[in-house]
Amino acid sequence: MTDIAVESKTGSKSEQAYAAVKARIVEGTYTPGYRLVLAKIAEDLGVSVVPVREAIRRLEAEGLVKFERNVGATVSGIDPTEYLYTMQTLSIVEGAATALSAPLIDPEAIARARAVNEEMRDCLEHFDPVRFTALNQDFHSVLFEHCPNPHILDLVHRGWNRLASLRASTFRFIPGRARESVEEHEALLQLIEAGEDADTIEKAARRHRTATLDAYLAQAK
Amino acid sequence: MTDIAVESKTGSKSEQAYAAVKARIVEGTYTPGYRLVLAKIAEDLGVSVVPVREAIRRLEAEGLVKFERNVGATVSGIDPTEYLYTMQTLSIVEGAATALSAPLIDPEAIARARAVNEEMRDCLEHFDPVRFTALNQDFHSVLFEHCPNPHILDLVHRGWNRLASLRASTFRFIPGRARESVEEHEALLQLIEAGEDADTIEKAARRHRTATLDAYLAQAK
DNA sequence: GAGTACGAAATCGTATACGAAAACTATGGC
DNA sequence: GCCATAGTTTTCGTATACGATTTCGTACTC
Repeated sequence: MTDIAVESKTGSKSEQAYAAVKARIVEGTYTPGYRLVLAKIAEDLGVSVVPVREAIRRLEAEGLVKFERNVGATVSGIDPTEYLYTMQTLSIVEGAATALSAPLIDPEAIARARAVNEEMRDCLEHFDPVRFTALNQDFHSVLFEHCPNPHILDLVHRGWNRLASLRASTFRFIPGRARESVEEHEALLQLIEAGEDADTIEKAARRHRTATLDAYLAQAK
Repeated sequence: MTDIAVESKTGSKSEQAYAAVKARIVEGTYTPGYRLVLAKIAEDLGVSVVPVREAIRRLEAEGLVKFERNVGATVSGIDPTEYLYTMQTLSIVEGAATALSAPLIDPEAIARARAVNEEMRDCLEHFDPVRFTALNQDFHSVLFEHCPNPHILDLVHRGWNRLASLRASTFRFIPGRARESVEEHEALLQLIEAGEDADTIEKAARRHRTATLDAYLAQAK
C-alpha cells in the first residue's frame, strides 16, 4: 500500500510530475514549508526539469505551492488566516454547488449518500479519522454528481485540495464536531428529499462548512 | 494609445509572454478559436518557446485558452453554455465578495463608487459601451477594496478575465440592461449605506449579475 | 565578538536542439 | 469521383546546456 504506482499514468511527463508532486503534498510526504528543488524532483522522477517546472507552476496556480522568483518553490504554509480564507470560500462554493445540485439528486443518489454517512457514523465508533475524512468527501461528491455548473464544482475541488495539504500536516480531528457533522449531513439529505427551496439548502450547506471552521477557531484559541 | 508598451514590465520573460498574450486575447487581437502556435508567438515576442509555453499553460489554468495535448492551444471559445457557467459563478462570488466587503466600506468609498456610477450614466447618454464596461468594473472594484477574503476576490477577477475575452469578440451591448444596471448600482449603494444585513446585500449583488445573464439569454433567443 | 565584504556553491530562467505525435497532402486503388 | 494510405510538414514535448541570480560560507575589519 505504498504510494508509488501512481507514477506512470498519462503519457505526458509534466502530467506525471504534477500528479506525483501533488500526491506527495496531499499525503504529507512533502510538508508545508518543504523546499521543492526542481533538479532534485526531476531526478527522483526520472525526467528533466522542464516538465517538473511546469508541474510546480500548475500547483502554484492551485495554491498548493508558493513560488518565488529566482528562489524556488515551497509547499504552501498553513497559517490560520489562509485556513480561514479557504474555509470561507469553500462554504460559499459548496453552498452554491449543493443548492444547484439539489433539484437534480434522485432518490437512488440520496440512498447512496445516506449509506456513506452511516459509514461515517461507524468511523466515529471505531475512531478512524482518516477514513472519516475520505468518506466525508465522498458524501459531498455524491451530492455534486449532477452539479449543473462545472466551474463551481472545480472551485470546490480546488478548495478540497488545499485543505488536504493542510490536513496531512496539522489537521486535528475534533470528535465532537465530527459527530455534529454526521447529523448535519442527515439533516441536509432530509431538506433535499423534502424539496426545500434553494436558499434554505444553500444556507444549510454553508453553515455545515462554517461550523467546522468555528470549531477549529474555538479549539485553536 | 496603441496596446504595445505593455511588453517590457517585469524582468521575467514568461511573465512578459503571459501579459502580452493575455492582453491580445482581452483586447480581441486573438479572437476565440485563434490558433496559438508557440514558435510563432515566441518569435513575435523575441523569446524562446519555453517561457511562452509556460505563459500559455497559465492562461489555460485561468480558462482563457484551451490546450490540447500534442495539438496546440486555441483561444477559448465563447459558447453560450460557457457564458452561462461563468456568469452564474460570478454571481455567486461577486455576491459573497460584496456581502463580505459591505461592512468595511466607508462613506468616502461610497462617494467614489457613486461618482463612478454617475460617469456610467453619462456613458449611456453619449453611447460609449467600452468606457461603460470599464467603469462598471471600476465600480465593483471600489466596493471590493477592503474585501476581507483575497481568495474570493481572486475568483472574481478570474471571472472578469474570462468575460473580457468573450466581450471583445461577441459582446453585444444591451442599452436597456445598461440603464437598469446603473439603477441597481445606486440601489446597492443605498443598501450598503443603510447597513443592511449581509444576506440582503448578497442577494442584491447576485441578482445584479444574473439579471445581465437573463437579458443576454432573452436577447439571444 | 559582531558586522561586512567577498567568493563559491546551489538553484533558477531560458535558449537551443532533437525526437515524437499529429495534421496535412498527394498518390493510388476501387 | 471518392476513400484509403503513405509520405511530408508542422508543431508539440522534453532533454540538455549555460548564463543569471540568489544564497551560503568564510575571511577580514572594526
